[in-house]
Amino acid sequence: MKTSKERHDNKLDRDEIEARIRSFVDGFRRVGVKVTHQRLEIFRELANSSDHPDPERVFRGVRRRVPTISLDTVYRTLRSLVDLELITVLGSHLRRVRFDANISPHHHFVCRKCGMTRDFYNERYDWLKIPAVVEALGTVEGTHVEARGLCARCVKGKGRQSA
Amino acid sequence: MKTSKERHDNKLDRDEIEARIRSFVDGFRRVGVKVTHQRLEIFRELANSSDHPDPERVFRGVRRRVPTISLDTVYRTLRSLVDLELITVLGSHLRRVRFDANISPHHHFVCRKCGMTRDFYNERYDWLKIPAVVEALGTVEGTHVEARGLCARCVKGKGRQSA
DNA sequence: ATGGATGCAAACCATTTGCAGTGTA
DNA sequence: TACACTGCAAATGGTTTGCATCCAT
Repeated sequence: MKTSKERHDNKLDRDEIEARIRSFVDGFRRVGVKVTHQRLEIFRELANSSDHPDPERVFRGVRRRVPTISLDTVYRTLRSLVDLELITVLGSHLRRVRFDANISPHHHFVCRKCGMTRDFYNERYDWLKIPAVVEALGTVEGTHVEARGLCARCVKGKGRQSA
Repeated sequence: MKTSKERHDNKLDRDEIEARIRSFVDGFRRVGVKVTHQRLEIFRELANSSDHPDPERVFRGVRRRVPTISLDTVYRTLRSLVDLELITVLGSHLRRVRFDANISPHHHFVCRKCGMTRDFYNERYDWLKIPAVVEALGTVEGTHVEARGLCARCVKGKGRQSA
């Protein structure tokens, strides 16, 4: 595992990627899921990318090496990988869009299971200090903290999907 | 404007809501958009809710007072409200799902225009202190910081939608 | 060999759009 | 009155699913 400093430049070295691929094979074997050529290449594609591709992009990338791959397999594999917690989904991507009429700066507690979202306030979190490297990427206009966890209902096992 | 402390309990008082409705009417009038009965009720429904409803829920709520309202009008109005920056969309809700093969705790810089997302690291942000009130809502498993702004391409006006 | 994985095509479902009628400014 | 807004219904587009075939174990 690398330290924060070493990872800063977003460059992924071969060792790191090979380690990820090993944990992928282990993870799949452990739950008795077959390690197919397609799945391996889909995961490799993702492990190699430091940006955050959507299924279509993963599909196009993998197709260069596995021309017969189908988009559905990409979708299915990505979903399995999320279920196995080998990758994550970017942002709180719930089924439907949800809106926030609260314009003043605030932060969110989000339940990772049902999506329940509640506001909280802490002015010190509205403008957190961001590493200098990020300033090369663009202009930061503010920061938002997301506290992730499980809501009381879901802790009790009563929560439904995407509430 | 209330202080953080006063807002903590998520209860919205009448004054706050009326202030929001005034800014809604002003905002619409300012850009020469008509203030219709439907639009006012849609905004009122949202301003009254401290959770974060999806279009369907807003629709069902408004329908109790405006039985002839259509779901499309709700969608259209919500979009106008976002464009006028009178409300916001919850989470980075992009067109397609996007994945992250990086399992180690990290944070994101997100361009609010094109959706470009890059990782950054700061171990102090992995477990930020969360107000005690939140602990009543559920179990916090960690924190994630999102630095929001404009990427270099979009600052130059070269960015496309949802890249 | 055999049951899960794949590829294809059709289904799904949240969201968007075209159009004719309606109401605000 | 004029033109934007609304409601309806049909289109869109990302994602999911049913099914016959294929391949990792």
